[in-house]
Formats: sequence, C-alpha cells, structure tokens
Amino acid sequence: MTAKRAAVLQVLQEGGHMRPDEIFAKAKEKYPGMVLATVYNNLHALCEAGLIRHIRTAQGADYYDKTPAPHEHAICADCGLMLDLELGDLGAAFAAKTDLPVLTYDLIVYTRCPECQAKYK
Amino acid sequence: MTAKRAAVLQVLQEGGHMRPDEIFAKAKEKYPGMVLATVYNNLHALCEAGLIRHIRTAQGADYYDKTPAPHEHAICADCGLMLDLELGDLGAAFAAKTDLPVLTYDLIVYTRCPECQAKYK
DNA sequence: TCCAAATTTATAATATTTCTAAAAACTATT
DNA sequence: AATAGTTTTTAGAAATATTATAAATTTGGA
Repeated sequence: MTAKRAAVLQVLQEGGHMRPDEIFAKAKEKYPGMVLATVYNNLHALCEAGLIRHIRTAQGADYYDKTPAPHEHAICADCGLMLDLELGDLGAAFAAKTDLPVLTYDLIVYTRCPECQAKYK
Repeated sequence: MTAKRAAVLQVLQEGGHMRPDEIFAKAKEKYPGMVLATVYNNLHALCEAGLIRHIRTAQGADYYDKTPAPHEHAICADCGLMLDLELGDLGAAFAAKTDLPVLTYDLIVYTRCPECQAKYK
C-alpha cells in the first residue's frame, strides 16, 4: 500500500460513490504529480484486493464504491445521484431461488430522489 | 419502424443478449450497407420505445437485451455467458422495503455457469 | 406525387480506458 | 546502510467504444 494508493482509497472513502475522473481530481489536490493512469491502476488493485467495488449503471456512468460488499444502490433517474439502499441480505435470498452459485451480485434500483421529486410537484 | 431498425430488433431477438458489435455483424449480413452508427441509433431508439433493454456489467461489457421488462441476469464470472434468471417479481419486493419509488431495476448475479464449473472439477 | 420529417451514411470527434517503457520508489537481504 | 529485485508511478501513445455532424436518402402522410 503506497502513499498514492492510500490517497486514492481515502478520496473514495470520503466521497462514497465516485467516477474515476472525480477521484483523479480530488487525488490530484493531495498529490499534484498524480496521473490518471495511477488512479486507474490503483482502482484496479483496490478492487482486486476487495477494498472497493466497481459499479456501472445502465445510463453509462462508471462508479467506484467505497463499500466492497455487495449491496444495493438507488440511482435517481433525473440527477444521477447514487444512494445506498438497505434491503437486507439478498444474496442468500437469491441463492435459495436458483441452482447456480451466487458469487456476488449488483442491484441498481432506478428511482427519483427526494429533491427531484419535489421539483415536479 | 424502418427496415434497418426492424433488422436490428430481429437480430437481437434471435440472439437474446448481444453486444453492439455482435448485433452490427449480424445485421450487416442482412443489409451489407449497414453501418455501426445506425445500429447505435436504433438501439437507442428501441430502448426509448421500450422494446429492448440496455444492460452493463461490472466487468465492462455492454449488452442489449431483447426483453425490455426488468428481470434478472446471471453472468458467468469465467466465460461471460449471460443467462436469464427467474427470481419472481422483485420490483414489488424492493418497493415494500424502501420509501423511494422503484421506477425499474437491474440485477446481475455473478455466478459460474455449468460448463465452467465442470472445467474445474 | 410531393413535401416535411425522420433515418441512414460516412466521417470526424470525443471520451474513456489500457498499454508501453523508462524512471522512481519500495522491500527484503546482506 | 548499500544493493538487488520487485512493484509502482509516470508520461505518452494507443486502442476502443460511443457520439456528433452534415449531407444524402428514405419514409409516411397530405
């Protein structure tokens, strides 16, 4: 775990859900010499190490998530805000319904966040 | 609905889950003049029209799915094969557990397909 | 048939991610 | 503390995928 790698991890932990370019921008504030390739290198390494998680939405955005365990996300269809959902342990529920082994899973619920709902009332 | 658009739809319906380049290759067999941009145009149009569905896996693959209704997918972590899962109506189950509106959802379970399981035994 | 709108084509542009090789930094050993 | 070996970082190029543009074509309705 190098200083740069720790910085990438810390930036993501502060932000929760971030795209690579956002992480790069923040990490560059701490280490002006930081380069985008290093961010990608470290995001990959941290994913492999199981410290973070990679998420892709159908809308085309690539996110990294500070929480590596499979859990559930809600994305606002209007503004793209990503929230964590608490739906309980779905992995076990899925495993009970299929013969296939459940290694991990991704669930994204498309929703409308409270702010965007308010806009249209 | 033009002939080219119908061809894109038909190719996807025959294939089930396909990536844009696969759809392009197949569609080109029917219409040699077909161009990749037309495939993208029509995939977007068909998505908007609710006739197909766009899916992205965490591994980086972009798929289009002939079935537009939200349903569940299993992806083999080894070979990338995409299968449909039958887990029942999860949308209602999710809606019951959260205050946020459930517009639609995507669930991808990472698994190991029967063939790949056999390989490692 | 003719006109307006939408689609298709060809190409360029953009954006994102990966690759390469050299430099730098870290690790473990002496 | 010096060194040898491994890993990481950098800078830049490259590959890839997707989108944008404008002209040409096609489509469907009056």
